[in-house]
Amino acid sequence: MNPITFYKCLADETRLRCILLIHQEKELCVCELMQALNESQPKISRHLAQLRNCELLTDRRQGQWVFYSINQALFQWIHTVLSETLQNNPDFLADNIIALEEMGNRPQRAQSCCA
Amino acid sequence: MNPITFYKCLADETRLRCILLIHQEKELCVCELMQALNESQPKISRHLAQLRNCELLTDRRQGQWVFYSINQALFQWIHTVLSETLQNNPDFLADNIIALEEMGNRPQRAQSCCA
DNA sequence: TTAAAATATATGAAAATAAATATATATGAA
DNA sequence: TTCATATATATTTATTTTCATATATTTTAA
Repeated sequence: MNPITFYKCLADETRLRCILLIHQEKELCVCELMQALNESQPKISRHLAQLRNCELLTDRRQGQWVFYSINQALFQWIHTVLSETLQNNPDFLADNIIALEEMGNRPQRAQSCCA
Repeated sequence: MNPITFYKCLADETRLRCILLIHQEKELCVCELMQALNESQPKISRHLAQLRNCELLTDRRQGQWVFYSINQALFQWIHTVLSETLQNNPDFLADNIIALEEMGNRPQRAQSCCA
């Protein structure tokens, strides 16, 4: 991924929060991100679609849910930048993580082997 | 600097090239950036003003020239991200560096002590 | 010396372009 | 049918660019 595309992905509050939350949590579905960010379904979904189109995120469907994660095929420096950002801005996601943890009925992850 | 402000700074081609060139060259003036990027004076100047307002760059005037450099007071992770980006995208600035090196009459830097 | 010209940079304001959002609706799985 | 997610389209909002002009410094020459 070229650096401009990458930084455009990070340059929006909704997207940056989604990306960093997913990076930290490994995998989140749309409804979890809606709850964590307190944003509408189409808004979250649109931004995720954009990140999927750029190949920053990959998705997998499990039943009714679609789980998003960071594309592991990306160059290492991309992961480094995300980790640096997360580690050095511990407050940035604080409220989102609280909201996520307060969420009831979070979908169960199944292993790919038994989905 | 908060991460959204930072990534908005990087999310434009003109700005990203300026920032990474300055990071690599330590200090560049407006006319050098115009030459390296082959862009108009107001365009370069406007983007630099924006980066100065965000405190990503600092400037010093030396005679008729204004030299820009990365604000050394920024958190370390910001510098890390810039270095990672530069090191892992060696082609990105290639043409800009050629254009810069082809530039005649580059302004002489004076030390602060003898300016 | 000072006044005009030249050079480098900055900025106001309009125009052009791009991006984000909201509403309604569609799809797909349980 | 219901729940989760996606998307089309219209609208709003934000960003970028351009042109003209302003400012600051240096140089030239009267």
